[in-house]
Parts: sequence; structure tokens; C-alpha cells
Amino acid sequence: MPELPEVEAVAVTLRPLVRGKTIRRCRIIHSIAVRPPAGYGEKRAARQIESQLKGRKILEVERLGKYLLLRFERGFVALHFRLDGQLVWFADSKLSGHIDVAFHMDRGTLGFVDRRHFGRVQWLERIADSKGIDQLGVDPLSKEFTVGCLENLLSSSKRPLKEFLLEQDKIAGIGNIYSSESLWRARLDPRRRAYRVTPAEARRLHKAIVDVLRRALECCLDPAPDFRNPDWWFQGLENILRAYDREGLRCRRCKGRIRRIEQGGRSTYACLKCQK
DNA sequence: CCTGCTACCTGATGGC
DNA sequence: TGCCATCAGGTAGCAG
Repeated sequence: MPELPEVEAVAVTLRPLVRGKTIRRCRIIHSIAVRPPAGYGEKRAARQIESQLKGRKILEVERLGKYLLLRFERGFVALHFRLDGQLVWFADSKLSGHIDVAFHMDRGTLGFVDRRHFGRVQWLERIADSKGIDQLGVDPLSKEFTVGCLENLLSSSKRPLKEFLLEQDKIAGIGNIYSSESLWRARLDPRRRAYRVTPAEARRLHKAIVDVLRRALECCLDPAPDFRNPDWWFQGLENILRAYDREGLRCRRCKGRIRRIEQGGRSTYACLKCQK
């Protein structure tokens, strides 16, 4: 559930399901899912999470950037889905399929699943204990994300716009799909340097980012995530995409062709005819 | 500080 | 069909 809209949709949908519930037991099935960044100590981290979570009540479900947080009276669990992580819900205690971490609640079990094992589950005493979370930039759907705020961020970066948008410590939550989509909508060339964007272009980009993320969130919530179905995934996102994964197809605006280019080792999709 | 590269993992897909 | 290469919605760590 990679980018902001997907994680937000999961947070919104999960909230009523687990808020107020007590975790009776947390079981780490694949300890790689709790492996700390340094890469060692995953067994110890697993024991720590299991003992910390026993009997704790979930006060709230929150999203910070692409992180999903379960907040307790003291401490947090932070989930990061990276590329392929997802959540599943079992109404009874019979689990099935590949589960990395199981949170057994009063009634039902929440499972963190990631066959690829990029995703992570961490126990945090406080937010600042996670460098990744602590350093997140402004949330693009918050009221703090103004045109002026974006202008400031743009002016202090020499990176190409596409790479700029991926930096989580500037704007938190945009990934490879919605960076391409935002730049298409703003009619800006992904290779342009951030600090060279004019005020009028910054205004366009601001609106594009907010519109693209809002629209994607709506789409992610209709239909809402169905954690009970292990094969569940977001439906219909292809229909709202205008650039991402559309290499060779016609631009919906100018009838040029969408091109795929490589930036920072990753794919960017753009119409180089109308994105200047 | 910034930038570019690699590693981390597994599975799906497409060409030959 | 089988095999191999390539690609995937992300980020941390490292060297320069």
C-alpha cells in the first residue's frame, strides 16, 4: 500500500476496526519484518515487541507520511509497507496464508503481510526513536502545506522535480506514482530543477499535488480496503492515472505520447510535449 | 551537506 | 514449456 492515499485509506478503514481494542498477544512469525535498520538484532527486537504489546489498548490509528501508527497510552507500533506490504484481518483465530506479524485482539486478528520482506513493524517508545518518522516533512494534505511552503522547499533544492517530490523529509507521502501524476497535471517537465520553478508554476504544482492525492484517496476509499479478503487490493487506480505506467499511450491532454524515462534509477512517466 | 549507487527480498512478466 | 533478464508503488547506508 505504498503511497499516501493508499496508507490513508487503510488508516481510515482500520480505525473503527481496532480502535479501543486490546492486543492480547503479538506474534512475530517472520522476524525479518521487525529487523532494525542496521540489520542485526531482529530476534531481540521480536521479543521486545511481543512483550511490549501484550495487553496494550490501541488508542488511535494514525498515518504519518507512508507510515501507519498504532498509538497506545505509552508508545507506538509503526508499520511501513514499503512496496508490497499489506494488512489482513481474521475474524476468528484461524490464520491462513503468509503472515509476518499477527496482532491478536479481543475479537479478531490483524496480520501484517509482506512476502518480499521489505516492509517493517517497529515498536517505538516515542516518535523520535524512528529517524524515518522523525524527519518526515510536511503532510501535503494538511493545512500547513501552502503554496508558500512549497515555494520555500522548491527554492532550496537543486534536484530534478521528480526526485524532489520523492524526498520524504520535504513533503511526506508522495511516491513514484503520484510524483509522475502531479507533474503531469502541473504540466511540468520532471527533469526541471526544483529551484528554477517560477511562482506561477509552483502554484500549479501545489494544486496538482493536492488534487492528485485527494482524487486518489477518494478512489482508494471506494471501494474501501477489505482486509478480510487476503487477495484484496485497491481497485480502479488505473482509471485515474494519466502518466504512470502509460508508456507509449496518448497523452490525455495534447495527444503526444507518454514516455518513460529513468531518474535516480527509477521510472518516470511524462508527456514531454506538454510538460515543460 | 549533497548526490549517486547498491543492497535489501520475492514474484510476475515477457522475450527467446 | 523452460529459462533468463527485467521490472516492481521504498528507503537506508555508504562512498565520494
